[in-house]
Amino acid sequence: MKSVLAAAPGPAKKGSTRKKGWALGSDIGADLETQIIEGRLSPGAKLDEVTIGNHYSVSRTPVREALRALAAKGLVEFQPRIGAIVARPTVGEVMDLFEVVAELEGVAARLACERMDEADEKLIVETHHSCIEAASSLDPKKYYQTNGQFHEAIQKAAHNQMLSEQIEHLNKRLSPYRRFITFRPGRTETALREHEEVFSALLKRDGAAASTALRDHVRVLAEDTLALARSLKF
Amino acid sequence: MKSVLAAAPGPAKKGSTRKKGWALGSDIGADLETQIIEGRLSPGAKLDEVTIGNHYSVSRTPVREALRALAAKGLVEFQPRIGAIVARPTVGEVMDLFEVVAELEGVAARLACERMDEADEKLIVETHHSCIEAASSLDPKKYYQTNGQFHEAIQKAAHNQMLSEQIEHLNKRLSPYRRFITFRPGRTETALREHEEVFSALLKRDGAAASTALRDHVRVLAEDTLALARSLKF
DNA sequence: TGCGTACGTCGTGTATACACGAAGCCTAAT
DNA sequence: ATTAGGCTTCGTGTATACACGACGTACGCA
Repeated sequence: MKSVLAAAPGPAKKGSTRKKGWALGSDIGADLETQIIEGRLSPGAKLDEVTIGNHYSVSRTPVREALRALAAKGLVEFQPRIGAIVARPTVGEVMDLFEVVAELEGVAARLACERMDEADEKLIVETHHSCIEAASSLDPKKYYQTNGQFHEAIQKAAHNQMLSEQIEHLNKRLSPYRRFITFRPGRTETALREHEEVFSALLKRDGAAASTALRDHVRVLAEDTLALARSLKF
Repeated sequence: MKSVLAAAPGPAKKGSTRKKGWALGSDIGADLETQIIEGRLSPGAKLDEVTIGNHYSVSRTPVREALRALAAKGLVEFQPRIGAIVARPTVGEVMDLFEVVAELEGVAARLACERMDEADEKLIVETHHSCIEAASSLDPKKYYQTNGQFHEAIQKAAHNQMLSEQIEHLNKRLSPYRRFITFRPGRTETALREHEEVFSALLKRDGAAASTALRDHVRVLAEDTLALARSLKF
């Protein structure tokens, strides 16, 4: 009955081939998030609701909800009367974020020493070796990825889901800046030495040493990244 | 001209006394957040969009956006075909969250030892004394509040805005469970002794001791809270 | 009387319509 | 020619309308 009276400007018709259509907002949010993380949307980039909606063949509503969710996560900022832009934290905020990540990764290393089982250790060993391989391949992109797997393996070994989520979340906010470092020559060798230190401490179950080593490893990364970003942009 | 042609089912008319109406979603989100934190909305409580909209004399749209934002923050969960409910993490998740908070507060204590200036130290001393006073007043509510101020003072002294935000955010997610502990008799005395330990380590600028003491303080709180919650609900 | 099916109601997901502020541009006046 | 003022256009914030799945209830049939 209801669906027959037509005449009214019925929605969900020009959308052409809509199939499931039940979590559009989430999908769009995830895709936008990926684009921000991968650097295709730079900090400060304007996120026009209509443009994005057209791109996904969706109306503004789900786009707005996706943007709100990203804003709550800190990846997007809303400026009154302007709209949404990709979050552009200050240098100080980026430094603070890096520091928190470094501390959290240090915590993960310490907890991993206490809690990791054989499977965790196996994964850590494997990813560490993958890092060495990737470093020798001289493919920055590959090393960037493998490096992430090593860090993830440690977080997994800490057996604290919330800790992993927090680290992942903060890393997402930092990824636009972190990517700079991929291009820094000589960085890989230093990183690998630091990895080695973390690695041996983990195998020895020396929580304090592993924590300090991993924390400092991330700190160094942060300093290099910020120095590089400064030299490029200011 | 435009505003005169009426006839069309113009919006913003039945809303009666709307004045500014430009950030409704944020306001609603903040208010809902407060209600969740203060325990007026318990975990699992259903958040009906229309009901909430009526309560604030607003349509569903800003309510939806507010709920999406809260969901991204982890305070609200969306269940397909059911709608939004106040987040109800598992016991394991709550334990993990507590652990992360404990670690972060420990980090804050260590950083505070390195970075606090006179004003920070003054605030720490003042809030510590307020805690002692509040404890002797035997007013749990008052102690709960003063205790929070002491912890905040330490975070402030760490001079890392992002660290403070993370701790605050996680504490919001934990607040429904944290409130249990207010009613536990004898808890205050123990907490005060632990505070004393943190306090003296801070004054001595002993980062390691302050970090451990504060971390363990939060850990004990977590254990007590979980034990109490379990005894009440299971 | 018990069970199955169908219909009605409810609530969310999405689309569209309108209001309101802001910025840019054009015109006119000094 | 330059500047000031108004108008047009653009884009966001909010409200409303429609679509669609789920749950509950009632009626009919065995």
